[in-house]
Order: sequence, then structure tokens, then C-alpha cells
Amino acid sequence: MHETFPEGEADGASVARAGRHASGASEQEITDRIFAAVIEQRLPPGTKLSENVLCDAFGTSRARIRRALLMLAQREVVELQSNRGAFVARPSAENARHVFAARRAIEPTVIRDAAERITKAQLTALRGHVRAETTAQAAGQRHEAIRLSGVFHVRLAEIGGNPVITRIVAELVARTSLIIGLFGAASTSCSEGDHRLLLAAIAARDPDGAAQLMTRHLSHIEKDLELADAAAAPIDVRAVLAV
Amino acid sequence: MHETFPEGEADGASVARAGRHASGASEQEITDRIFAAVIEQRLPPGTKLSENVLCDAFGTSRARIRRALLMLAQREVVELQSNRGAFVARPSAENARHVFAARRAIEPTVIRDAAERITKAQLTALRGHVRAETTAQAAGQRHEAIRLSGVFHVRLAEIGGNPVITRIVAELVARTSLIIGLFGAASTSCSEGDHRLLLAAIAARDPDGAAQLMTRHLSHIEKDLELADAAAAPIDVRAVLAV
DNA sequence: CGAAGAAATATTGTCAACAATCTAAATGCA
DNA sequence: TGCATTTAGATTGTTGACAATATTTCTTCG
Repeated sequence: MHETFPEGEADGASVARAGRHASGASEQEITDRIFAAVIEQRLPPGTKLSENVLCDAFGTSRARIRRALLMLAQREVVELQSNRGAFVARPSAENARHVFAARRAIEPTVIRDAAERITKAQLTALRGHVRAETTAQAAGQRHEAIRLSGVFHVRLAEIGGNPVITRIVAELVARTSLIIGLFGAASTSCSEGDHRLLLAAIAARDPDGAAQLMTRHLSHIEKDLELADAAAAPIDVRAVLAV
Repeated sequence: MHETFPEGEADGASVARAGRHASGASEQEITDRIFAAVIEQRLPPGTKLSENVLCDAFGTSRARIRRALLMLAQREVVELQSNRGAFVARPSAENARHVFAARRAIEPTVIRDAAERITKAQLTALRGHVRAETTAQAAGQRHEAIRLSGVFHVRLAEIGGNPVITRIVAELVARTSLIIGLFGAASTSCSEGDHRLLLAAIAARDPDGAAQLMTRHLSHIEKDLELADAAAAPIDVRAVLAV
């Protein structure tokens, strides 16, 4: 798959890796796949994630699925309800505001660091990324555009070279994907242009300017959200996740 | 116990609650207790957390212990090594720098928000807290002083009224406790005085000044750390955690 | 006597069956 | 027919036993 779970492992503590008499998919792979499906809105908020269905989809045992769901719950990507099962998280409008406030708190620093440390190669890579965003946008691939838009922010964080910060940003970005999927309408269309502006400020080595643009960018996205709670449609989880 | 695990539940997705034919302690209680013991350095970094010992200490089954350990691993409070077991996290010097950088990125905003929103009652409560810090400091209770010093920052975050931010701060503070326990020497002695200064700026409704003080405060703590990796002594986990 | 290797022990990872709970269908009654 | 109650089915939570890996102890050889 293209994008993986925010991997905090580079720096801090980590989590069990390979199992040996493991059939089917690995622990991390299950988590990644579900995560990706959630982020890309193939599993919309509120979708029930039955253990049996997931076992079926990944060809593995319930125990492993259970572990994966617990990990996803810790990241607030899914919600675990006692004796009822796991559901894709459904951020409230209030939670959405909180997430954006958190991003405004941390991402100005992120882009400031990036503007100071970025290399030529990284700049080129980021430009390529923004081009990809534009393409997806032009092709009308909404979910892909949302995803790429999120990845841009994570890439920016990676440039700062601080895995702790990167991880925080990755988590907030992930939840933002859910939020935009839930509340957003045409809001994505602009962000790609914003990203171009951010890149220009970074390329000009203007940390303060970049930080200011970032704050505005995030506020802009948030302002375009419509804070009404929609209903969910039934989804074939098996088909979405199957190998 | 006095202080509990950073409870993100108020806002976002959550985690399974009560089990019914559960013997011994609840899921959340196990997590909280281990977490508290780690933060208070009763279980120092590197300590092995054997499943059997924990089962014994909490009078519960391995499955539940396993879940608790996985949750703690997600928060990077413990490290899970494949086929070897769980260990209290042992942040590297580099990781310590990253954690402090992250805190400097987010906490100026936190205190700014607090300075704008704090109520008379909250201010009084915070003053009481700082007094408690002073007392612990004076009594030479090092671990308790470290813990209270951390709680101060979390309380500050709570005043901002953003659970997402509060949770991030709580996690960073928790890891800072580990770090100070590992690398710090007399570094705690000053922070209580710093906290008094922070409070003064907040009381004066001076967000910018408070933010600046916060940045200096965090840098100050970090500067007092000594970045050498120490060896661990064997610990009686059972005795520390037993009911 | 020390080191390398092999058996024995202890610990973790996994699974499959069972118990408890929830959901939905079916029944009975007003 | 509409609503409450009961029963059947499906789903989750838990337990205990088993398999795989690590660690320790013991043996053997240089």
C-alpha cells in the first residue's frame, strides 16, 4: 500500500513485531490496512468493524484482530464500545474544533523548523508531492486528494527531524482526514493552492511568514467545514479490506 | 490513587470499560496503576514487567495484563519486545531532546490560552498546587516533586478547555517524568520557582509574557539534564504494585 | 578452570472453546 | 395493527491449554 501508519518507532518505545506461527497478515499490517481504509474513507465514520468480518478479510484469528483494534482505539481512529464492538471513530463537531486548535498550536512550529532545515532534495520532493495533489484534485479523486493533502503536512513534520513531533502531527492529520470526510464539502479544493504558498515561503527561508501562512491555512480549512452530523451508509467491510 | 492516566475520553473515541466476570482489578485500573508507578519512578526505566508477576500483583488474568501492556506501549510508557516481554520505557538522550522540543512547540500556546481563559477559582487552585510542590520539594520527596511538577503543566492544559491538546501535553509530561528520573539531578529544585513566575504572568493576564516564560522554563529544565545512560537496578515489581 | 554447546526451565505468543452480553426476530396480548 | 415480552441467534469478552521462543542451568570438551 501507499501510505502506512504513523510509525513512532524510530525514536521511542515500540510494539511487538513478527509472530511466528502467524497465518495471514502481520499485526502491523492489519493495523496499517484498517488505518489506511479509514483515512481514505473507504471505511466511513461510524462503520461497524465486526471481529469476524475482519478475521475473514485478513485471514487471521480474532486475537490478533482484537489487538489491532485496541491499538487503533488508542489512537482514537476507532471507538470500542463495551460488549458492542468496534466502530470507525465519528468525531463530533466540537472535537473537530479541538483538533484544528491543536494543529494551529503545533504546526506553525513545524513549518518554522522545516523552513530552517529543509534541503534542496527535500524541497524538490515536496514540490513533486504538491504536483501529485494537484493531479488528484484535477482528476476529481476526492478521497485521494484528502489523503495526499494530509501526507503533505506529515512530510513537512518529518523534515523537522523530530519523531515525537512528527508522530503528534501524523495523529492529528489522521483525525483531520476523518473530520474533512465527515464535515467537509469543497474544502479540499483550496488546500492544494495553500500548500503551494507554504512551499514558496519555505523555499524563501522565511520561517515567520511560513508560520503565519500555516495558521491561516488551517483556519481556512476549518472555516469551510459544515458542522452538521450526517448519517452513515452501510459498508461491505469484507470487500474493502480483503486481500 | 492520587493521579490517573491521561483520560482522552472526554472528547474523542474511547476504550472498552467494565468487564463482567472480571476478577481482580479493572482494565483501566491496571493501566493507571502501572502508569502511576512508572511516573513516580517506583518502577524505574528498564524494569522488566513479567506478565505472571503482574497477574499476581493485580490478581487478574494474563489476557487483561496483556491488553494493559499494549495500551501502555501505545503511549510509549513501556516497550514491548517480541518474545521477550515488556519493559518500562528507557528514553534515550536524543528522545529526551525531542520530547522537550515538542513541549516547547506546544506549551507556549497552552499557557497563552490559559492566561486568557483562567477563572479566579482555577487560579486559586493552581496556587494551592504550587504550594504543594513547594512542600514536597522542601520535604525532599524527589519523586513526588517531579510528579507534582508534571501535574502542574497538565492542569494548565486543562484550563485551555481543549481535551485534544490536554492529552498531548499529558503524554509529553509523562515521558518527561521518565526523562527527569533518568537524566535529571537537582533540576527539579528550580521548576517550582519557575511555576510561581508562570502563575504570576497568568494572573497578570499577560499571554505573551507567560508564553515566553514557558519557553524559558522548558529550556531551563532540559539544560539541567545530564545526557549519560545509567544502569538499572533490579526491582520487586510484585511488591510495588500489589493490592 | 573457562568456554562452548545442549538439555531443562521459564516466559511469551497463539489458538480454540466457553460464557456473557447484545441484537433482532418471533410470539402474545391489548 | 401496534407494542411489550420472550426466545433464538449472533457477537463480544474471557479463560485455559498449547506452541514457539528466550533464558538459565548443566554438561562436556579443550
